[in-house]
Amino acid sequence: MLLIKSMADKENKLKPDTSSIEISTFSDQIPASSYSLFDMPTEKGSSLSLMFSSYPITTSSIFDLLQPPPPPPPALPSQIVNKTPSSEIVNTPNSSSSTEAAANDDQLQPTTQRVDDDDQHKNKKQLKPKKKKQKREREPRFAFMTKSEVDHLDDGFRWRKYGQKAVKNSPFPRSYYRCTTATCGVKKRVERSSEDTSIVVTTYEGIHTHPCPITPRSSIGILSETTAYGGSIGGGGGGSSLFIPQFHYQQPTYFQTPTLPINLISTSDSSLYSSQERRFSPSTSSSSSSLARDHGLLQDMVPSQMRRDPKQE
DNA sequence: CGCCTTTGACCGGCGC
DNA sequence: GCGCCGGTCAAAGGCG
Repeated sequence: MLLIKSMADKENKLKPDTSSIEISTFSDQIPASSYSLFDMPTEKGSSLSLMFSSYPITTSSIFDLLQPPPPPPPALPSQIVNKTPSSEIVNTPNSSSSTEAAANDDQLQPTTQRVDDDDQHKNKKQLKPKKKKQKREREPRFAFMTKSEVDHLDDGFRWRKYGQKAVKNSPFPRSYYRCTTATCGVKKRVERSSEDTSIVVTTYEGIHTHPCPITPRSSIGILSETTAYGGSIGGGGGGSSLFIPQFHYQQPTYFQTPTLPINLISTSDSSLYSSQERRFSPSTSSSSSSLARDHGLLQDMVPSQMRRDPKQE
């Protein structure tokens, strides 16, 4: 909270109007910026019908995506969302690159995927064998648009940067991070919106399979509250940052952090997307009411997710 | 010494 | 088939 606050202050300096951090979700690969959330062009030309609504994602939809890995505490990727007037939640189909959206039939199984990943890594170390023929499965992804001067938002997890690439159509590079926990294959990409430099787009891929590590580097204050599983989303990292969108943090009742406006974004495959689309209604979005609502939805979501068998669906 | 960042190279997917 | 682009690897170096 403290951190957040400081961030908000920064924001205020930059933009007097916005007193809060804005976070919105959308599918990765979308140039985070100011597109109308409803019809955002993708880099590939097709258009993503983004969902914009005051509600966060519905239970079934988002959690289905998120299927927590087997046993461990589901680090729900994001849960989140406290919405404020400025926040928005968007849901979009999976990114273009993964047309097949791997996920559908078998939703991304993080565990499996991680294994694959490991194999790949091992192989690569040895000979750099080619990747598997089959397309790599994509883990569920969640993107957040956060208004912040800080690129890396500390979300309590430890991340190691493994790459940085210049992004087409953007003067800002995209950074790639991987959760440092051995068994956790969660990755995240962080990039700054070219259209609105105050916006940082953080895309999480995968679900943490471990509790949120409380490390010295991570922002302390917050962590204490967040505890258990990390809702991985949030940003930040690299270890150096300071702010924490706490949204994620898990707390038993997922949303105890009412202060931040957050938006949850989830990328999903088209099928899921469509279902979500039906459920959301773009119009209603009022901060307080929506907030309350969010809580309700989220709460509902949680249990649902926990109980749900990932594959059912 | 361990962990992290930086950075150039490599690889695969995709569009033309 | 070719080139572009996104994503990842891994060596090298920095820092506490």
